[in-house]
Order: sequence, then structure tokens, then C-alpha cells
Amino acid sequence: MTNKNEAATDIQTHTAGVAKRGMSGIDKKIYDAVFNAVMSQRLPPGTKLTEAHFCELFKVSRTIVRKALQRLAHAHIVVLKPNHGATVASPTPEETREIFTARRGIEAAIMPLAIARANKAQSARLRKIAHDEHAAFDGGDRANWISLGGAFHIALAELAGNSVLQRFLSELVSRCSLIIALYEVPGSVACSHDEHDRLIDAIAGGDVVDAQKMMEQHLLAIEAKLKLNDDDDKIDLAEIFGLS
Amino acid sequence: MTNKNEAATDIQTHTAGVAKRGMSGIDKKIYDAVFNAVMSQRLPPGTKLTEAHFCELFKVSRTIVRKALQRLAHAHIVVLKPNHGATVASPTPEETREIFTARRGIEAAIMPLAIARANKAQSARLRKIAHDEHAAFDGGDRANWISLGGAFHIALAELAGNSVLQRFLSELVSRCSLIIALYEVPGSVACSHDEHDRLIDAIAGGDVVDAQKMMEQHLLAIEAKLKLNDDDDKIDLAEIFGLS
DNA sequence: TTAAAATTAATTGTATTCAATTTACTTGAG
DNA sequence: CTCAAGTAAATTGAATACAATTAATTTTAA
Repeated sequence: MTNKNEAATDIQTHTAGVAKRGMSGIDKKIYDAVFNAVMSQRLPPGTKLTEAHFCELFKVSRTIVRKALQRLAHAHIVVLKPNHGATVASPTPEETREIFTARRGIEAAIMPLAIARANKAQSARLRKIAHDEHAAFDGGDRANWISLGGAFHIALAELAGNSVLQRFLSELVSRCSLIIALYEVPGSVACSHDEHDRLIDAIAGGDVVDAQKMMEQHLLAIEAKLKLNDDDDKIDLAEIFGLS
Repeated sequence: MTNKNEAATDIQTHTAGVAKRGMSGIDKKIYDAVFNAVMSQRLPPGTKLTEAHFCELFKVSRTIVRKALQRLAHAHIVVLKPNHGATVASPTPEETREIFTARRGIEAAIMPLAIARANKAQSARLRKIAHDEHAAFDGGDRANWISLGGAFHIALAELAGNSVLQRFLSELVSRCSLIIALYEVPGSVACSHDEHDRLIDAIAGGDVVDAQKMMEQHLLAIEAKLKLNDDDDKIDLAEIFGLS
């Protein structure tokens, strides 16, 4: 594979490692397979995930599959409805707003910790991710570009050195991938690398309040680019009858 | 025994049939039983939780018990080690510091949301909890007092109206109960209701920055009262030989 | 007596089985 | 043709059975 893909795989593996512990091999593979497929938007929100299907794919019993699905449900990547099995989560507009609000709070909390531990090596690592983002965007590799956009924020959380906040943000970033898959309007840009570059500068500069404000604006900008229809059915009906 | 168990089974089945939300009834009972026991400090950190034991207690198969234990592990209330089963979590000093740092961040993020939605009814609810805390403390009911101390912060998160932040804080509050069980020095006071009262005033006052600062000081004060020995064994040895 | 080795018991990991529920399909009446 | 009822297939829920691993006990040798 190409450079971009290797980088993305690394990021995903590391993210998965943070998200779960005590997984014994095979179920971790299933977890990662679903996780990566959702993050790269090969598995669209709402997709039904049948247990027997995974049993055949990975040659294991339903016991293992169910364990992996439960973990994915915990991470809010899939939804588990009693007697109806697992489906890829599709966050509502209201959930989306809650997720973004929470994310602004978490990233604000991360910022002073990251700044306190920032050094040249760490800044270089962030810049490399931003650079890869740039390359993915120019190369038209949308899946990898979205993945790297999240990886930047995850790397920032790692820099902060707080595993709890890191895990919280990991959940929110992965859920944001689902949100983008659902609500992003095709033409818009979800996470401009310019803003990431400016964030790195602010972090290196050491001004906590300034960096926090910049991060908040950055996240608000991403959210603003989504097309959140509170009243889906109404609009759907209008479009169905060609009256819009 | 048969009569009682049949009746219990009936009730559980019926409950599951009526309330299909979330867990299917019986495993939630197990979850709650462990959760409450840990929160009221009847189950000390490090306690081994054997699957077969719960099977007998609740008359269910290991399938259900394992599901409940996995959920508890997700909430970081128990730790699941491969081939060694479940034990009540015992956070290390380092984990404790991370948890408190994260909690300060989450509660700071909650504060502006809570203030924006605060009204007289909500303030009254908070004051009632603070009042119950006071009563529990005066009555010497330590378990209830600790529980209510957490409930105050949970109520604040509910007031904020963000389910994501609420869930994050719930995890941190429950883990803090474990921490207090492990590290609190017997004489000290974990969470004075005076500070809670002052927090309610600050929230009602509407000054976000002021309330945030007060909350931060409040949480720092709780943490400061813990006895976090980074080098447990060294001190233990000194105490064992009466050389301290 | 102690310590290592071997054996037995206890506990967890996984697969399989059966039951309950839902979904898809067929059939038949209006 | 539509729609309802009924039946069959598919899917999930839960319990049991078996395998693998770990802990405890006994045995044996130095």
C-alpha cells in the first residue's frame, strides 16, 4: 500500500489500543475490522451487523462475535437493540450537538496539559500528521483524510499525557467520523489543515487561553459545516413530492 | 427455595418483557448489586469476583454474569484480567491523579451549560441533595454521605443537559468512590457540604468563571485530602518494622 | 523439614445447543 | 389487487458442555 495508508493503519491501531484492554486476539480483530471499516466509511451508518456473518468471516463462534459487538456498542460505534442485533450507529442531530459540545470541553481541558508537555519532537509529530493530511486531501483520498484529521486531535490528547481524557476524546473523534459520514455536505471541508497548522503554532507558542480559543473556533467551524436537519421527515416528504 | 425462585424468575422475565430498554433486567441487577456494594464500600478494592459465585447468588448462567462483569469493567469499576477473572478495581496513585485532572476538566465544561439552564427548581434540587448530605454526615452514615457527595456532582451534570458529559462524569465519580475507599485518611472530610452550598450560590449567581474556579478549588481540596503514596512498599516496610 | 514435581481441583475461555423472538414469505379471503 | 393471517426461515437470547488455563494440594526426593 501507499504511504498514506500505512500511516492511517498505524493511527487506527493505536486508537484501538487505547479504546480497549483485555481483548484476547480474535475478538480484537473483529473489533478493529468494524472500527476501521466505519472510520473509513465503508460501513455506512445504519448497516445491520449480523452475528452469523462475522462467525463465517472470522471462523469463530457467536460468543466471540457478541463480545466484540458489545465493546463496539460501548464505544457507541454500533447500537445494540434487544432482539434486533447490532447496527452501525447513526447519531441524531441532537446527539451530534451534544457530542460536539462535549468535545469542545474535552479538548479545552487537554490543551493546557498538552502545552505543558509540548517540545520540539512532539510538535514535529503533530506537523507530520498535518502534512499527511495535506497529502491525503490533495490526493483525493477522502477516507484517509478524515482519518488523519481525527488522528491529529488524538495525537494532541496523547501529548497531554492523560489516559482518561485520551479515551474520552477517542470516543468522540470516532463518533464524529460517523457524524461526518451522515451529515457532511459533499462539497465542504471538514477539518482544514490550515487550522491544524495554526493550532500547532499556538501550542508551541505556549499561550493556553489563545490555543483554547483557537481550538474552540476550529471545532465550531467543523460543526457549522454539517447539514443537521432537525426535522428529517418533513424535508424528506417535501423532496419526495418534488415540492422543495 | 423453589417457590421463591420461580416467583423471582417470573418477575424478572416480566420486567424484561415490559422494559426492553438497555440491559435485559437480570444482568442489570447484578451490575447494580456490584456497583452499589462498591460505592458503599462493602466490596473493597482488590476483591476477587468469581463468576460461579454470582451464578449461585442470582440463579443465572455464566453468560449473564459475564455480560454484567464486562459492563463493570467498561465502567472501570472492576478489572478483567485474561484467565484471572474479575477483581474490584484499585486505582493507582498515578491513575488517581489522571482521574482527578480529567474530572476537573469535565466539571469545568459542565459549568457553563449548567448555569445556562439553572432555575429555581433546579437550584432547589441541588440544595436538597446538599441538605441530605449534611444529614448523612451528622448522622454518621458515611456510606450514604459519600454517595450523596457524588450525587451532587451528578445532579449538576444532569442539569447541564449533555448526556455525553454526564456519562463521562458518572464514570469519574464512581471511580472516585473507589479512590476514597483506598486512599482517604480516616479523619479527613472528603467533600464538605459547605463548598457545595457555595457552589450552588455561585451557579445561581450566574458567573461562569467564578463558579468554575470554585469548582476547581473544591476538587483540588478533595484530592489534597487523599494520602497518595507513590512508593507504597517502601512506606509499608518502614511501618511494618516500626521504624517510621 | 524443605522444596520441587506431580496431581487434582477450581476457574475461566470458547463452542455448541436449545429456546424465544423477529423477519420474510406464502397463502387465502375480501 | 390488496391486505390480513398464518407459516417458515432467520436471527438473537440464554444455558449447557467441553477445553484450556490457573490455583491448590499432595507426593516425593534431597
